[in-house]
Amino acid sequence: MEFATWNVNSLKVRLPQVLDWLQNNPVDVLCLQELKLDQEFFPQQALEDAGYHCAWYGQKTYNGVAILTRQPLKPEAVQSGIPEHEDPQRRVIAATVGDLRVICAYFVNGEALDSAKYPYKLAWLAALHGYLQQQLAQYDGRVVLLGDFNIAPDDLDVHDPLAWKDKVLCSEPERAWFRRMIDLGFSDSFRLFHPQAPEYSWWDYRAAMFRRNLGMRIDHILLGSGLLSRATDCRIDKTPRGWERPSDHAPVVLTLD
DNA sequence: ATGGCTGCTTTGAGCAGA
Repeated sequence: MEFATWNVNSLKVRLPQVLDWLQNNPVDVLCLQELKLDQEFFPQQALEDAGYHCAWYGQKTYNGVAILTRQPLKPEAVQSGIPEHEDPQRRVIAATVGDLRVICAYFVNGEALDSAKYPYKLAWLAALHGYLQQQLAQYDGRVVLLGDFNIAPDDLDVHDPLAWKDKVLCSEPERAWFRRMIDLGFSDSFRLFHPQAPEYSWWDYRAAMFRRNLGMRIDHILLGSGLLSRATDCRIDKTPRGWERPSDHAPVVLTLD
């Protein structure tokens, strides 16, 4: 069974690429972030026709997340947003797929440590942490958290750790929240299979950063302890980042037995 | 190099991303 996450930076623009990628990578579950479209404009028919059932939580202009499941799998018991956490920004959707719980999240960017968006990010991380704790208990550790975390957990995940030291995405409080998620029993899937690989999942559009492979690993798949023994592979697919008019993020793919 | 691109927005300069 394969699970993937991909920040598409506008599903309207990237729909042809998503369909193309799914043709060659018929994963069982695909989590999308930054749909940038209102709930009513989600391209449900095109994705159904491509063989996927969908649950989505859309928003005009910014944010928006979706869970796609390969038919006949269906997203069930869908929860949009973090329960009891009021937030005008639509960043989280969760669904039960088979016997496991899938949580798709577009983490807050935060902009900079002195921005008002940074404390919002830390408060959001605290709320998500509480939700994860509850979901792990409810689903007996059979939880997968996939998404754009906007956190580079380690200097190994950053092309220029000195330049990024104590900057947003790399700051100690953000990394501490990532560790607290790991402390709940989650594993960083990519690092299970590539403990030392300096690979990235995002490259700035500017200054030919992708061509020079100057990026960061900020898109992750965290595997609940109840699923750890089933994991067999995790990889970052750089291919779509090299296409015409790409998203600035690459898909990350996890394989479970 | 505090910009560089890209997508979006009551269309066009400004915001946001990371």
